[in-house]
Amino acid sequence: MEYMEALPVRFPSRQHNHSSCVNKLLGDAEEECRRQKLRFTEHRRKVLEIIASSHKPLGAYDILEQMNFSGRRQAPVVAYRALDFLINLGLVHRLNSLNAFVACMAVGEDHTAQFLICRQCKNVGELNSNRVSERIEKDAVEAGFQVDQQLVEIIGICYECAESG
Amino acid sequence: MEYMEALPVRFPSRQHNHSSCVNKLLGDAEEECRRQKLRFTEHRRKVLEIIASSHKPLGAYDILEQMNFSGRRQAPVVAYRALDFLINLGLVHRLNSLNAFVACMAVGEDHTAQFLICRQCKNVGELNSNRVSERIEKDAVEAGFQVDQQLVEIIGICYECAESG
DNA sequence: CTTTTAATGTAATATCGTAACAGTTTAACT
DNA sequence: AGTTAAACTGTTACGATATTACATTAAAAG
Repeated sequence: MEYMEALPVRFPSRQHNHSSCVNKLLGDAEEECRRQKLRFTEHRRKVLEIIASSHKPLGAYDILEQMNFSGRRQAPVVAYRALDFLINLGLVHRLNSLNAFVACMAVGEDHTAQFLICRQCKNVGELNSNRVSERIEKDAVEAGFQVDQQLVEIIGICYECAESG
Repeated sequence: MEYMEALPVRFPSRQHNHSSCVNKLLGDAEEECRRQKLRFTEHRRKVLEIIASSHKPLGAYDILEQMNFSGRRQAPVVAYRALDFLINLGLVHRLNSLNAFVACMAVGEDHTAQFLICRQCKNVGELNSNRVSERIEKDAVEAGFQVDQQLVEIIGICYECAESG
């Protein structure tokens, strides 16, 4: 029966339209901030916008470069502060193997983020398989380990890259 | 039937004797280098020795500090070169969430390393569950993704820390 | 014993991330 | 509204992690 569950996998296709995800994400962010009485400031909005506009992971300094509104060069800490905020809110994920950041593709879905990183096109998707996270949880517990956080990054080739050779 | 398989988990206990793992690992390294006609140089031996003497992850600069034989301060690249070599040989693993390195606890066992990282005592073990790696492989393939490499790091509390509060 | 391949030494620099603290804005409460 | 407390911002400096480039030396292969 296990195989009947559908996987919630999300991987951006090539002809994918970014502007809709950007808008969706900004809307989610606003709503979530209103709910939790947090402030969705200009920096935070800008950083989220930048990240959401790319399905390729961006480094903190890449983001920083795109924050030069008003010609002013921002200090690194500005980007990191906004990133921390967005990560805590679950709107942005950090890819540890790349020191880079991506927008969450499953906001509000209560998931353990599991990343599919295509080493050819560099796009990143989310697998988010409960079967995987439960298997990890069970086996860790069986080994006497109490799990607080799982970190799963899968490196390989995405469907579209495999197709086109 | 699935549950009949034993997990190959390895987590260092507190009264664990390091010197035996160091020796085992150095022996494995020598043998593997002989087999593959690779050179097990002084730097490489020293770095492996340093890493194997700790079950807590060490940063590259921690390792570097311990390489001051002959009072001479080594350049970072020296440590990184040795680490690359040892990682390729499968004797050392890199923990991406910590930017740190640990000795492999399952040399020669053909495993996908899955790490158990205790956030209290900072010790690191290997879960290395085939059930987990197969689950990841299957679900990724089902999602149209071809897996080259898996990266699994599990953060939590180890058995001994949970016992002692 | 020479060729060529691999490893080392050394310096410089790139990339990633944080600490500290003063100043300002916002929200909350008389 | 005016005051206070909390959160956010600006700015500087620095710490931590990692790589490039290139000249030199050592080892293995012929």
